[in-house]
Amino acid sequence: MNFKILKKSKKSNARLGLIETSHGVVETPCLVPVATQAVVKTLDSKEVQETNSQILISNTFHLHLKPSEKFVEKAGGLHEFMNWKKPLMTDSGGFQVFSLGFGRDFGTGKILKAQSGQSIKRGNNPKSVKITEDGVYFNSPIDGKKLFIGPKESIKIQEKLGADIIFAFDECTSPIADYEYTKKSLEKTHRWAKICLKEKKTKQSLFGIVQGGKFKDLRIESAKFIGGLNFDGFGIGGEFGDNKKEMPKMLNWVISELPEKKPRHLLGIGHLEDIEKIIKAGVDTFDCTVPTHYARRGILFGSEGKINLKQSKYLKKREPLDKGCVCNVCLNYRKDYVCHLLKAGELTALKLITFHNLHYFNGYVEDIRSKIKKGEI
RNA sequence: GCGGUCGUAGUGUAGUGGCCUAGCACAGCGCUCUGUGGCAGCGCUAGCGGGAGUUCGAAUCUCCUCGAUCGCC
Repeated sequence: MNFKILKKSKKSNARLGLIETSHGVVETPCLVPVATQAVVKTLDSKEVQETNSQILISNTFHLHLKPSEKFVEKAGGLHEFMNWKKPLMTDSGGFQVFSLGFGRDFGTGKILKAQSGQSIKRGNNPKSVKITEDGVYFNSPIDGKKLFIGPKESIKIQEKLGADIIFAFDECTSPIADYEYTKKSLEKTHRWAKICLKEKKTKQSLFGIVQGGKFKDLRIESAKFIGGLNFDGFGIGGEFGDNKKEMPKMLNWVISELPEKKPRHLLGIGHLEDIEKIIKAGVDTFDCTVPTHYARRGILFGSEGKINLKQSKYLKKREPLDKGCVCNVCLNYRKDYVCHLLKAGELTALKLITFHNLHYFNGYVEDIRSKIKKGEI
């Protein structure tokens, strides 16, 4: 992988760039659609390409469970396996330490919206996940069998999967973890980062992950430490404070400590209203489930904002899903029809909305790229 | 015409005298989803066919009535 910076904004930390891989070039800033199980749910690879997506991210944990990396390797790697010939990333499985652990125990996401009053202290372990110095024991969500993934295991799996960009194995901490817990966790993530670097034998690009939760000194410490290692790029992970207003601030702490010439990926963030802010903070790529996940709930993003197409009022609207949109779905299908499909439980509805949402998000980011080019952002 | 069975929210049902200010499922309406659980979670709306009685107390027992359904003539 090679990262070229084409332009740096004078108005913000935003920048235009190119990530060149052996599977093609990614223009940044760029949204990375999520293909957890080697598929963008509801779409085939050709359709994903028609949404103008440039790069996808799959998940090590899920693919390890099903079908297991050995089948993917036999197929010739993920690109061949899923017939996606453009660039690919794989997430390390570190996020599952959180999502299957404390995230599940406390029913909380990465962004804390309501104070629960609970906090996670040093030495605590989540109920269904056990975190040790060498890695993490999981109960398989499939058959309950005990599984173990640590930094070495994650890298080995990711090498077999064969994505262009792979991530270091980390612990994503919960927003209700206290300072002591977060600090200890961070130190472990740092030790794991070095193991990942040492373990990797392929030519794949490896990104380290900055953690540190909502704590400024830990974030800076982590960015300095991870930024000082020989990674090809950097992921910024974890939770983002008690509310979203904190996010740009946290990004500023971190990004000012990271080497300028390497790409920065923000993990798991990308609601429409966040995108411009994170790009202005200096993020080059970011993955997010919002366009695809919300689509499967009937939520369409477009020029009217966020609308729920399952509402009966749309049965009366004989108009494109999003007026003015030129995607294949909007040119061919109307709101009344998709509303009907949703109410009838027809899968095609989910596919049509997923396609449009991805097309819309990609167009939204493309707009921002051209604004950076023109010096407007 | 005679006899039986049955009538609980929009639909399908639980409930056989006090635990029913009537439970559940789907539909309707609303909200929530940020390194994804492929159709989720949470909340709201809405009902004992009608009437009279028995009883401290009735969706539940009795009678009348209306309606549905089956059998017989």
